[in-house]
Amino acid sequence: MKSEPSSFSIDRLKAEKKTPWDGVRNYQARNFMRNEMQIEDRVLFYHSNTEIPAVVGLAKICSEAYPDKTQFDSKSKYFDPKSTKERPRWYLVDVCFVRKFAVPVSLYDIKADRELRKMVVAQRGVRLSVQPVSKEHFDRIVERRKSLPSES
DNA sequence: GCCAACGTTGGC
DNA sequence: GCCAACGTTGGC
Repeated sequence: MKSEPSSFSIDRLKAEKKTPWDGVRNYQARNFMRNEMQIEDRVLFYHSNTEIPAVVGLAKICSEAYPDKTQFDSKSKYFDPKSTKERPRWYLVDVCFVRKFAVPVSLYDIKADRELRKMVVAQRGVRLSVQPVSKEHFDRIVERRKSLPSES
């Protein structure tokens, strides 16, 4: 799951422990949250649009999907006048903090790795803010951190 | 800050 | 339902 640190960082998730992943206004990303995600699913937390784009830590899904309430709030920048409470358009899940990496796995690192470069996040032109990650890729990201001395 | 590559919107 | 125009994302 991608987030710009200027709008919501891993440090804020660490402090708040849990957050509704609101503001997603892309149908594909919504569908992943609404249709695919389950409680306890693990999440790679990624900082985008920053000096060094990178996976900066781990999180997990800690709610079922439910309507994003910002879509009903006319004062919110995520307000969607076409959405109704009877038929909400946007759904989200709650995301809970697990841990922050001592050293992030940068997009540069990912692209330099023969396997990791196949990840959706490394594909050209992909802007999707919620993406599927295979177990192999997930584990490989986590493994990379253990191999670094700074983690210990 | 640039701009390519997207997704969305809305006129027709 | 097409598609041009527009807005956004996000790496660089």
